[in-house]
Amino acid sequence: MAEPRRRNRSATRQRLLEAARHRFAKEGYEAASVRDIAGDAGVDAALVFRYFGSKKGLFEEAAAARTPTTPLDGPPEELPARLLHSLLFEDWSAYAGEHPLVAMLRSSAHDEARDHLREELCGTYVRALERLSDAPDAALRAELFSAWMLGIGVLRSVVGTPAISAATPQDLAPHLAAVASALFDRPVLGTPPPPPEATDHPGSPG
Amino acid sequence: MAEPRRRNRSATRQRLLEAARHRFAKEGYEAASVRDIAGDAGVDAALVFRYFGSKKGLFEEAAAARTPTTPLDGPPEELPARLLHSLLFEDWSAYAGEHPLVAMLRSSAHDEARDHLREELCGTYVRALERLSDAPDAALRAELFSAWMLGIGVLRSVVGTPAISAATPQDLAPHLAAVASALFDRPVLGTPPPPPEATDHPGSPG
DNA sequence: CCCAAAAGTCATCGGTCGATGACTTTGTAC
DNA sequence: GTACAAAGTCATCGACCGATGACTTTTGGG
Repeated sequence: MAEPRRRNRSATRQRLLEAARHRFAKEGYEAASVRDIAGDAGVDAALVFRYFGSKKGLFEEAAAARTPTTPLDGPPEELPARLLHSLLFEDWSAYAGEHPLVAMLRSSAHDEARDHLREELCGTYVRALERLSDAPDAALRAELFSAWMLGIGVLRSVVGTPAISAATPQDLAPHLAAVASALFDRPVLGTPPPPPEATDHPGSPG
Repeated sequence: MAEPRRRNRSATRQRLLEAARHRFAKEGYEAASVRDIAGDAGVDAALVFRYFGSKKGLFEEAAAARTPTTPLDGPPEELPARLLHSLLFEDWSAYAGEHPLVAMLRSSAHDEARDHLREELCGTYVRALERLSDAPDAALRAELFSAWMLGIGVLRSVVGTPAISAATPQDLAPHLAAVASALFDRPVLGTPPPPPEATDHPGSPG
């Protein structure tokens, strides 16, 4: 009933946004052309301007798609492990294989991208992490840990340094615990959380 | 004798390289145009192709200019502080105000830039840092610390998060010592080294 | 069936890009 | 002082960019 429609405004919009996320993440804002993005989506480039007004508008809407913030929930002593695990080992194939924050660095000459990066980092990561410390410089500690996570993501998926690229969650866990405990001056777990992949039959009414 | 020459090939080459470092650092490889770079250097854009063959050749030669590696020398327990201090508080005005490694992330969609980043990070930073640990995963520890430094640089000069942007060397010192000591499993100093800015009249040898 | 609106395409504009080669200016050796 | 080579400029090319508006195709209601 709803399937024989081949012309579908919202579906085409979504395909354009998806293609834009890929291209912007892989090539950066300047190098990604509207024609290429529209080609990936299988439509004409003129539709980009009809739907998003300009290339900039397309970028903003593509970047505005929030990254899931589920790793924020859970016990505080697991939060650093949760965040790092999400950044490194979640499936970010929709963003050319990199976490959006890492991919966005390629467009960091673009003001919109910088603002988006800062808002996402400060509003989400730092805000959650700074609760781990009671020290007066809790915000600095939270930013320092965010910097570490972002740096690990960069070295892993952008620069491709050998040890971090090959590291498994188990390899990182002890160092994560040590660094986070030192930075927040309290015990922090390093084991990555496996909550989404629950067992098939928990046996209880969850 | 050698000064009344106003047309000077090597001097013009250097001016072009300097302008290129600025533009590539600030705008990224794609967004920086040969015409703008040549304009900054005060010459015609055609000289870029005469001297460097192509825009890519200009980028490679501009990026190949080594960043000074003096912070590598000194006692090992000071090495992390030395590196971080150099990355954050040295005068990088020749690279648009950012450490070359941080600025190069803007061009990270370019293969040459990625290779250069990896070589510089692994060949210089990781190689020096991994001597701080005797553990079998010393390389991973060194990469993790390099990731932290790079991330701090990114948050400070690219993203501009408030706490790290406002932090002084003294603010960072205790956290640097804590994190480095935890990561390398040995005491590491957090105080930044002030060797280059010696007092005006030391008055005593050594 | 017909038609209007929506969805998508096409041709094209002005501008800029990297790159090339002919041309002009400058310094210098004879 | 003149000729020659180096240093630098200028005009221009083809390609691609973002963007626009007229055009064509599809969809769905009467």
